[in-house]
Formats: sequence, C-alpha cells, structure tokens
Amino acid sequence: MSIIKSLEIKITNIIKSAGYDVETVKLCNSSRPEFGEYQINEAMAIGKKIGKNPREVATDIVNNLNLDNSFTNINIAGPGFINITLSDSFLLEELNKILNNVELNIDKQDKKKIILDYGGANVAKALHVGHLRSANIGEALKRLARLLGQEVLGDAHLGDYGRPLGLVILEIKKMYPDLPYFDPNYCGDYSEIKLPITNEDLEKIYPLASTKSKEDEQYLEEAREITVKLQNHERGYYDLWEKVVSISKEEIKQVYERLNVYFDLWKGESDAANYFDELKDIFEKENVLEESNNALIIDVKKEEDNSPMPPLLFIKSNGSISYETTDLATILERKKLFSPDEIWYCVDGRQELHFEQVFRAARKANLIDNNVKLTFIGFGTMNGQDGKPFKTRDGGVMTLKSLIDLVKEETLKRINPETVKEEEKEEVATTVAIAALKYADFLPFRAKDYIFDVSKFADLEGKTGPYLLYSTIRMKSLLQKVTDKNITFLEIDKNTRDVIKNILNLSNVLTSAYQDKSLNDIAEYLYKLTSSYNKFYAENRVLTEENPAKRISWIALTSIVYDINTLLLETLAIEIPNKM
RNA sequence: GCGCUCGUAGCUCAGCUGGAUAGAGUGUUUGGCUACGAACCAAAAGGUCAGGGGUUCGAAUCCCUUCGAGCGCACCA
Repeated sequence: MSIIKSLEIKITNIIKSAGYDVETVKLCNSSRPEFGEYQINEAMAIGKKIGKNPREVATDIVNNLNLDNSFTNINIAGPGFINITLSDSFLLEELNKILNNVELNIDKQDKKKIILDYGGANVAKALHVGHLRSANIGEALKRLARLLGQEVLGDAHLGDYGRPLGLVILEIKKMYPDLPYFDPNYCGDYSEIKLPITNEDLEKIYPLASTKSKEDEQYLEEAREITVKLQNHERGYYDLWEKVVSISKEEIKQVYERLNVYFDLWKGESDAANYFDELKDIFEKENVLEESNNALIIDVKKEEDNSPMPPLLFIKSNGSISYETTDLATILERKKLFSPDEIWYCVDGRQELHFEQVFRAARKANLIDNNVKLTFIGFGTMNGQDGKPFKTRDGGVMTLKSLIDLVKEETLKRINPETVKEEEKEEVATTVAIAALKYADFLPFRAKDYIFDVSKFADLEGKTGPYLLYSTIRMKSLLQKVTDKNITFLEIDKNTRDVIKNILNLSNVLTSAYQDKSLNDIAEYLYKLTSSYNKFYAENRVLTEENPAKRISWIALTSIVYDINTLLLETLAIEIPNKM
C-alpha cells in the first residue's frame, strides 16, 4: 500500500475515534505551505453536515492527531483547515521501505481482464499524425493498467474490411486488369502470383480510388459490388485482398514498433465478420431487428434521450454489413475468445455517438453480460492552426514517418559528441525525437482537441521529453560514480524535502490517471518530480558532500527518483537512451 | 435545428467530484559553467479564469443565460 494511502486510513480512524462519521479522508497537498505540508479539509464538511462549528470539530480531530508520532506541526487555520507535516522519523522509515522497490509505493487495482482496442490503423493507408494519439495513449494506458495489476490485451483491430478495401481492389483491377485474380477461369494457386504492388503503391492507390468514387457514380457502384464480393469471400477477389492486407500489415507493424507500440492481438474487422451469422441469430432471437428502407436496423433510442439518436444500421439496403455491425460482431468475438471483464475503445472522440449506438444495441440484445463494462475512451481531434482537422500545406496528411524525421532533424543537431559515438548518433536522435513527440502528445488532457504544430514537437527545452531523458541520464550517470556502500536514508534536510513530497505523491497520480484514462497527470508529475530534483541537484553537490549521512541520504534520494522516472517513462512507452 | 465538447498569462496548455493568495512551459528582461552531464538552475514581468446572473462560510470548478469556437446527427469507416 502507498505511504499516503496508509496515512489516509490512519487519519480516517483517528477522526472516527474522535467521534465523527467519515468514509474516506483525503490527505491533500497544502495550498499554503507556510502552514504545513498537507491539509485535511474534512472538519468543514463534517461541521456542515452535523451543524457544528467546524473549528470545534477540527480541535477534536487535532487532539487525537497529536497522539500519533507520524505528524508534527499540527495546526488549525481559517474556517477549519487542519494543517500537518509528516515527521522525519516516519518519512525515513517509509522511504527506506521503498528504496529498493518503488512499486511498494503504488496502490494496485482489483484485478480484471481488459481488452484494449487502440491504434486505429487501416490497411492500405499510411499511418499519419492523426494516428499518433490513439497509439500513444492506448499503449500507455495498457502499460498503466498492467502496472496497477490488470491483465490487458491490446488489439490493433485493423481496418481491413468494408468499402475502402473494395475501392483499393477496384483500382488495382483498373490498373492491372490482366491479373489472374480477376480471371474467373483461373484455377491455379494464387499464392504463386507475384503482385507488382508495394506498400508505397497501396498508400497512393487508396486516395486515388477514394477521389474517383466521389466523382464517378459508376465507379462507386463497382466498388460497392466488389465490397460485397469480398464479404462473401469470393475466390480471386478475396485472395487478392489477403495479399494486400499482408503487405500493408508489415509496414504498419514497423511504424508502430518505432513508436514502441506493440499489440498482443492483430485482429481485424474481417475476423469479426466470421461471427456475423451467429450475431444475426442472437439479434433475431432477441427480436430487436426491424426493416426500414430495405435495410435492417435496430432502434436504440431511449425515453430519456433529449438528443438525436439514430437507429443502428445492421445490414445496409445493398446487403453489406455496416461498421456498427462489425463492432458488434467484434464484441461477440472477444466475448467468445477471451471473456473479458472490460473492453476499452481508445478512439477519436468524434466516434462517441457511434459507440453509444453499438453499446446500446449490445445491451438490448444481451450480447454480453451486464457486468462487462464497455468503455469509450475518446481523445480530441488533432487540428491544424486554423482550428480545422489537420492538413499539410498541399492539403494532404502528414505521415507519422515524416513527422518523426522532422523532429529527428532537430534532435540530431544537439547530440553531445563527447558522450555519443558517431555511429550511434542517428539511433539516439530518433529515440530522443520520439520521446519529444510522445511527451508533447501526452501533455494536453486526452479528451480535448488540440492544435497540431510541428514546432511544438520540435521544441526540446523546458517541459519536454528530452528534458526528462536528459535529467534521468544525468541521475544514472551520477549513480554509476557512487563508491559508498549500504545506501540508505539517514536524515532528511530542507534541501530534499520538496523532492520527497513529490515522491510520496506517486500513487495518487497513477490512480487518478487510471480513473480518468488520461496520461497528462503522469506527464505533469514526471516533470514536477524531475524539476524538483534538478533544483536540488543544482544547489548541492552529492558525490563530494563531506557529511557522510547527508551524502548517503542524497544518493538514496537520487536512486528513488531515478527508479520512478525509469518506471514512469517505461509506462508511457518512452525509451531512455544510455547517452544523448 | 437538436446534441456533445470547449473558452484560463502574448503563445501552448494544467487546474474542474467546490477550499486558503490562479499554476506550468514558452516568449521577453536579467543572473549563474575552472562544476556529480548547462537539452540545466535562479529571478523579474505577465490574469476582469469569454460576458452577465444565481447557489454558499467559500466558485476557474456547480446551476441558468448571452456571445464565440470545434465536432456529431442511418446506407463512409
């Protein structure tokens, strides 16, 4: 259990023993440090509830707090704020407990099995800046949940189905009509055919086909037909589709790996489609399907709705499956294969209505147990500086690869030639660039739209990824020079007090990040902890300090901060280079 | 039209289940390397928390309203 949590429990009991009824007490960081390090606000809430002067309540509580030697400098201020400071003896004991294992200062969650759907990659489309958030946030949430004791399966849920693929296949047919895939009389083995198409070609084919389909009704109709053929696994077309998917998947994997994003499952929408017949049976049996305009729909309106809630389109009028239905089939698939306790969707916030429809339809047909939580984790849209969804100057989208390269140009300029070997420069620059990119992406609250600006990512000073890497490497470098044995906390002095306070706050931060499903808390905390340490570092000389008790305590402090930084950067999927 | 999200320092953003005097980074001005790694540290300046009203001991935070921005509203995914 974390240090703060154990104190909160202790204080709760103290308040109860003073004769007041409380559930859980929160030990808050003081907003007025001159009165104490922490404050307890409960006396005012209790006073209000039972109609007693809050200062009297506070006095009763303080009388009992005084009996515990964990606290010093206990005082009451204003309408009934109780201010306290933690005693040195208490802190020393607790810090030494976590010195060799900072995870002892982390509160775990009740164990659950979670499937996390993130990434948002689509076959035959380049990963672009819009995919950055889902990859970053999803990967970090996965690691955070694991750190807090959950079992998590990350699923790429590849967009490998539906009309975009129909369009791609159609365009390939137009370009290479003589390929055996389109020859109904071909009886040979498709795996022997060499496809004259690379991933780079694919990334060009889709936009081209998409534009054509908007201008040419006939073309669009053909694409629709091919989409149906694919969904029916028609020979030739389906084989070509498989080839296209495998080419694209390889490239997507590589870009994700560069971002330290690793999926446990590479399931796609097409896998879920295999569950469609079973899904349809369930929905028919539950009697929730209706016919409307030649399509099959599910009414998901509720009486309490005061906003538009369109019906969920189950089967389109041309017989093809909508992506709502694909998502429903995916729920069924996940239930059957993994029986999760929760499914999280880390996707663009604009899809909220879509998922609301899907969740409601799933509940209506009892597709999944009522106690299985379906959670929408929407993130803000990445906009350009004009406030509209981001486009490059020529109107296109910026790929993730080119964004990484742009930032790398900046980091490369600043690599220290005295510590980094020439042949390692490129790799280190890439690692630092990705840290800059990821950290800048984590800072704004998840659900808010944000303005995409390359210079924001290329900024390498101040509250940035490189700052954290640099500082952490510097701590490591210091620790490697230590010659003292038996490192332990022996004393606490005013130089280290601020850093220690930040160390204690670790679990609070992780818990609130987990509750909000937002990483900005962790990103802020890393900066706060690191900068408080850097202030200490600038004002004191650790290794040459003559007072051995001070020196050894300072080394212990450095060690804990280093361990926390390492752990949290790992959780954010930010890699730390050895030198930079 | 209906709904969702939002408006905080020049810029980019925290803070929002109500707590004491509003917080960072950046930019501007200034100081600190004979140094455990200066991608660092310190200081100054910068605010009608979009406007108005309400709830109360207390509001950036909750409620109402006006203005402004972005997004969504069945056969794209």
